[in-house]
Amino acid sequence: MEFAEYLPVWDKLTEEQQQRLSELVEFRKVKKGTHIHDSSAECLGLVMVRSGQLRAYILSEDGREITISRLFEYDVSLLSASCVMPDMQFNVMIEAEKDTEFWSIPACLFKNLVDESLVVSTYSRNLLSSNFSELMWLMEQIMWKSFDKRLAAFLLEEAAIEDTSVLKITHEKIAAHMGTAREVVTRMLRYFQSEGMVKLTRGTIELTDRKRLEELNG
Amino acid sequence: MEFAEYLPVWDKLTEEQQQRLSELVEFRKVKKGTHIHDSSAECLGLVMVRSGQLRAYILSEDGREITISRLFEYDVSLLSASCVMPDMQFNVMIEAEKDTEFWSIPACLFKNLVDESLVVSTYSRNLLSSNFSELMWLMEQIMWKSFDKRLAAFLLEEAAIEDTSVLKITHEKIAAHMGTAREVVTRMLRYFQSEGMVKLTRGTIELTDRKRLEELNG
DNA sequence: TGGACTTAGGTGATAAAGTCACTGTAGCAA
DNA sequence: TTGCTACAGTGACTTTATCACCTAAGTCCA
Repeated sequence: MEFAEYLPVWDKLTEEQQQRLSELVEFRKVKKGTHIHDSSAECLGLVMVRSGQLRAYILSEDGREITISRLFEYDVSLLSASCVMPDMQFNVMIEAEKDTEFWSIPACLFKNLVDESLVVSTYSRNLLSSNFSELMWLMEQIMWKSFDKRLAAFLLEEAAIEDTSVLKITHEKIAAHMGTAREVVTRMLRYFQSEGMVKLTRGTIELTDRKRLEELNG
Repeated sequence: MEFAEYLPVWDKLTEEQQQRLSELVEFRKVKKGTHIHDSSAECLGLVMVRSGQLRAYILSEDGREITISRLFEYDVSLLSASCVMPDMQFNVMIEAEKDTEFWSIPACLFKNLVDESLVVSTYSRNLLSSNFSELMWLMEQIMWKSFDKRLAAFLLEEAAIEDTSVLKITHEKIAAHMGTAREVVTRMLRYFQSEGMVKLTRGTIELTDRKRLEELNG
C-alpha cells in the first residue's frame, strides 16, 4: 500500500492491523477551496497528506477565521479526529489551500487501533503533543507579538512555502490566516510598502527587502 | 498508598508498576505563591493535586502573564511533564495560588510507564487532549470575545471557585490571569461598578448583580 | 470593444484595548 | 505619627479593530 509510507507507524503494526487499515483507509482528491472537514459533518478520522496543502482553522460566530495549523505533504493530523478523543469539544474546520490528495483512516478504525496498540497510542500522543505545542506557540505569538511582526513572519513563511518572493495571495486571505480584519492587513502592508519592504499589486505581494522583514520579525 | 486514589489508572497497573510508583512518587507541601515548576528548572513530571490550587501560565519577555490552566483537588496535569513529550518546546510555569499539597511522578518514571503501558499511554493521551481542548477554548475566548465579557466570566468563575460573592483579589492578579494590563482591568471594573454590577474596595470585589454579569458573559 | 459585474484594495471616522507616566491613598509598621 | 509599600485611579497616547463607504482592476460577454 502506498499510504504505508505516509504513516510512520505502519511497520510496527501486526499484519492483521495492516490488513484492516488497507481495507478501510480512504483516498481522496480534492480541489483547492474544498472543505474536507467541519464540525457539522461526521468525523473524518486521521488525515495523511499525499500532496497539496491543507489548513485547519477555527471560526467565530460572526465569520472571522484564524488558522490553527497547516498541513503539507507527509503531514499527518488528528485535528480531524477530535471525535475520537474524549473531551475534545471544539470546532475545527479543514479546507484545501491547494488541490490536495490525502488518505483518511476512519474514526472508528483509528479508535480501535489506538485502543489496542501501544505503538499507535504513543504515535497519536506525539501527534497531539506536537499540535498542543504549536497551539501554544500560536498563542504566544498572538498574545505577545505586535501585528507588524506577525505579518512579517507570515509573509516570510509564505514565501518559504511557495519558494518565491512574489506571493499570490489576497489581503483577505492573510486576514483569515491571522485572525484579523482585512483593512488591518491592507494598512500594514501599505506601511511596509512605504518603507520599501514590499511591493503591492492587485493579488500579489512582492517581498523586496527580506532582510528588514526578518529583522522586524526577530 | 493514599495517592492511588488521585491517579485514576492506579488500579490498572501491574503490582510491579505500583511498586515502582510507590517508591518514586514525591509528595510536597508548598505555600501560596511558590513556583513549583518553570522552564529553567528540571522537569517536574506528572502532578496530582491533593489539596489547594495551582495555576499554569506562560510569561512574555517583558513579564506579562496569562493563565493557561488551573488545577484543583484531584486534578492531574502533565503540563509540568512537557519534557517527557517530544516536540513540546514551550515554557509553562506553575505556581501555587493557595497553600497546596501535591504528588509528582518523576519525569523518567512517568516516561517509562507511558512507554510500557497502554493504559498509562491512553490516560496521558486523554489528559493531553483535554489540555488541548482547554487551550483551544481559551484561544477562542481571547480571539472572539470582548474584554468586558471575558472579565465578567472570570469574576463569576472566581466566585464559583471561592464560593462567595466577595472576591479577595487584586486587579493586578486578574490582569495576570487574563493576559492584559492592570489599568485595563481597573477601568473595566470601574465601569462595572458604575453600572452597579460590582462594588470595589481595596483588595476586594463584591459581585452585586450576578445576573447582569452572566448576561454579559452570555 | 466597451459597458456591467465581480473581486480586491483603499480610506476616514470611530471604538476598544493596551501602553506610559504619573498621582493618590489605604493600611501597615517602626 | 510618619513614612513605606502595595494597590488603585487617571489622562494622554498608540495600536488594533470595526464600520461604512469608495475606487480600481480584471472578467464576462453582448
